Amino acid sequence: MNERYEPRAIEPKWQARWAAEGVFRADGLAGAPKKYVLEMLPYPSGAMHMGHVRNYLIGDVFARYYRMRGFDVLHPMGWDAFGLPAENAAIKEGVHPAIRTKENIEGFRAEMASLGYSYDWTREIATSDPAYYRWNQWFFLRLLERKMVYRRFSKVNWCPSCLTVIANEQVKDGRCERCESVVVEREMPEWAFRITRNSQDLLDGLDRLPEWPDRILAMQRNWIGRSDGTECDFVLEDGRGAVRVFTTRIDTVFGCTYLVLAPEHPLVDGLATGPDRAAVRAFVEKMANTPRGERTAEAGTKEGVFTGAYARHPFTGDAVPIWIANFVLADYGTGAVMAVPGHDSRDFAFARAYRLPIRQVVQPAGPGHKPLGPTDSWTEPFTDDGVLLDSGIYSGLPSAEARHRLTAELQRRGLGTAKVTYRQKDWGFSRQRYWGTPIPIVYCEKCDPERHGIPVPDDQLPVRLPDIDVESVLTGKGEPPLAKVPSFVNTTCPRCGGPARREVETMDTFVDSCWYYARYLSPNLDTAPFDAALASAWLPVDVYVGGPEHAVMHLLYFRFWSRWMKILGLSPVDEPVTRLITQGIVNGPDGRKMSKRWGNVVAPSSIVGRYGADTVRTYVLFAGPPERDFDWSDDQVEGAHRFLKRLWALASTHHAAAAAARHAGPWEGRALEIRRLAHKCVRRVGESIERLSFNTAIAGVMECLNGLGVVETLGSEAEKAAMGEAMRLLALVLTPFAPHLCEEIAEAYGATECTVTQPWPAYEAALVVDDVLPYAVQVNGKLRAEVQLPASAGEAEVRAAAEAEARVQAHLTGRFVRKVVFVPRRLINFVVG
RNA sequence: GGGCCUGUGGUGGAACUGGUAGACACGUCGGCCUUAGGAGCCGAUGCCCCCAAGGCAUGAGGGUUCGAGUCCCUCCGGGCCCA
Repeated sequence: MNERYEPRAIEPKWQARWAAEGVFRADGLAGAPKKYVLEMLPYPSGAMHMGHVRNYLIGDVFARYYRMRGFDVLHPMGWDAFGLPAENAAIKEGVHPAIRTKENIEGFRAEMASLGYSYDWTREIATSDPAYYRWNQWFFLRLLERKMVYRRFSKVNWCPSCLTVIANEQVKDGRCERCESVVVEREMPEWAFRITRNSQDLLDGLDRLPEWPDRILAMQRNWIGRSDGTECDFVLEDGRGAVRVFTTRIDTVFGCTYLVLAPEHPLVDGLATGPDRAAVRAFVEKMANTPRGERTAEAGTKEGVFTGAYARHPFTGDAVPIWIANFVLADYGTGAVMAVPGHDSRDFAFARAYRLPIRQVVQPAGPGHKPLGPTDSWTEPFTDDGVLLDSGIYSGLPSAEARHRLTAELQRRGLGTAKVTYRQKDWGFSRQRYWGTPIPIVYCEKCDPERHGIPVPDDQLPVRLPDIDVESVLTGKGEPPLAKVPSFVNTTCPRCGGPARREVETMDTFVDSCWYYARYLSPNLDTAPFDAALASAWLPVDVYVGGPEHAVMHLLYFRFWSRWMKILGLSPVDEPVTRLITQGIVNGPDGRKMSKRWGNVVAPSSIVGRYGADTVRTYVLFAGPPERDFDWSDDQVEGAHRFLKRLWALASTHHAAAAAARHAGPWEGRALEIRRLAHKCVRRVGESIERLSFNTAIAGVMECLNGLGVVETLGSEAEKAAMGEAMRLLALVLTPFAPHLCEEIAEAYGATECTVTQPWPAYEAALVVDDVLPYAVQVNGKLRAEVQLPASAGEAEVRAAAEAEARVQAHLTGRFVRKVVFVPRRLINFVVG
């Protein structure tokens, strides 16, 4: 064995051998239980960053560990290859997105290989491949048939200079990221998935995901935003209809002193017929040009105008003035609210600003609450539940009961009903972009004069992206790029065969990532998106690793999609992932987010080049628990490298003596100690990996190494054999973390098979239990001494030994022992008076 | 404002179900080896105290307990999400 540890020599060697032997291929173990280990597929940009490295390492440790544990492991990788960055680069540099994407994928794949990830590359997919996106189109058509897709008008960010729709992410401080003009909202037609039809189901499903992080579950709950309330009609004074409001606080209805409609509410125009009409119109106009975020900000000013119209209060019969205001949104609830300034903070602020009356109809419940005094003196509303007052026959009822009774009464009179609403909106997924999946729809003047869109028949899929002249099509201005490609746009109608035009919008890339995990099961299948029989065998994904930034977009969309895959008979599961792990961020050494701007980016390739992949792997996993952020530290990288060098040095020092040594026992003295160290380490590493504590797993190996390092020369055959066994065990248990080094050591110590295909070692139970333990001796809970005693020692024995300690006696003499607490194997505590 | 998470040495972090706080690593200091060393090895390292004895220590304060980093209450700071 070489004296020097040379990662540059050994790492490529093993990477080549793994590839040649196909050791990471799934389906290799007949009859073995399965584990599907998956990491979120990357968007392939110019180079990998440390966040990627960490993400894939977490998955890789599981994949390698479970493989050794005897599972048939599926651990695939692919490319989220469509998307804006490639298209933006094309606009800027004139390189076709397909070319740039291909280059980037090759770069990524090479970097991944250099890190020694255990992927089954025979299943690699790229979402920009027509053989893949064809099935996006297929899913689209299936959902369209089931009325889960529709066309709607919706507000989008419009850049008046670039003449295009831009994504939320491209709006910086209300301005276009590219040209800095002020972005406006514009009504545009778009395609949307009716995901809200599954809102309740998506919410209920969260209860069946015990192995997801609580904060992700909470974020999804918030995002879906179920609220239980009441819809209630306020009949217009002129008798021409009613304003329907949604409220979760119908118990405060007697405190309603005005109504507020969203400026976009359809009734607005008909209501404002009087002298206020001009003011109302001006206000509506102004709001149309104000971004939504600005309008709803809690701290923002509440603005509104009176429409001049009134409605009848459903319980008191009073005339209630109808206002419109910025803080009410058309697409939430009914787009109208009953304002109760005494018990809602926005209504309170608005009432104060416009001198509208404030009425108290709920008082704090329970003893110890004083009356709140006249509302004129209030500085804030009372928004908690309480007991009703000044509410007719409902006075004196607690809020919760009043809500039931009031809702029932409304229902009886045909003026309202209990209603559940969700904050979640339908998912608008069409994009005015080139580099995405074409939406398989054509428009025919003859068959479809209303432009609903005619679906492209399945046998004409995929609708391929056309080849384009990059400079003339990807200008970043004007109509969607595909509209500028006549050969694409002009087609024939699938119904009448006459001339027709194709839909020129493409799909959001979140569609691609909704089902990719199932495509890995049968990546080349051309008769279905994936093989349903394989889905039954492999789904759900057992471990899914990715960033928490996807908590509500991707992770909600793909849960939606998996439900429909089940309905379509493709998959047996409605929840796609059993255990979700969200990894923390790798910050720069300065504690700031790694970014070119701060000049603190640490490139994985540079660290691999200097120290080797095993050092990067060991450091990144040792730096802290997977879920936590950490700051990059060059010193700690050195430390990880030193550890591997020391392990190498130990293996190399004893190689000649220990590699081939054999001994049948008995084991005693130093040989026994060596075996104890190694077997304890095996147990500790396994247990640590199971509970996602990779840093302590590595610490366990370090500790073992420190213990073994004390041994300089091996005397007896037993010692030699024990050391040989120890090296073989360490090489196995460290394999998930530093696989190349471990392969090399294992080979030098006689392994003919790769460590990854060897079974995880079992430890000998007798070697991991200590027969002598340190017992803590406390007096009144304070540590006073420590005694070494047999593990089996009883209270009397421990007590006798403890009392014999001088330091203990000093605290016991002259005092009365009131009680003795004895914890077997741990401590004894004298409670003295 | 509501929800969730979080606060441990000079630093990253250990402490799984309440039971010897600070594993492991970095850094620092001292030593050895070296022509040299930013290599390697050995030792020390929470704070107060000359040492020991002792005392104090897990953001602050209180509580439960023989015993609290861990459980409960109040407060303060940091993060994320929702308003």
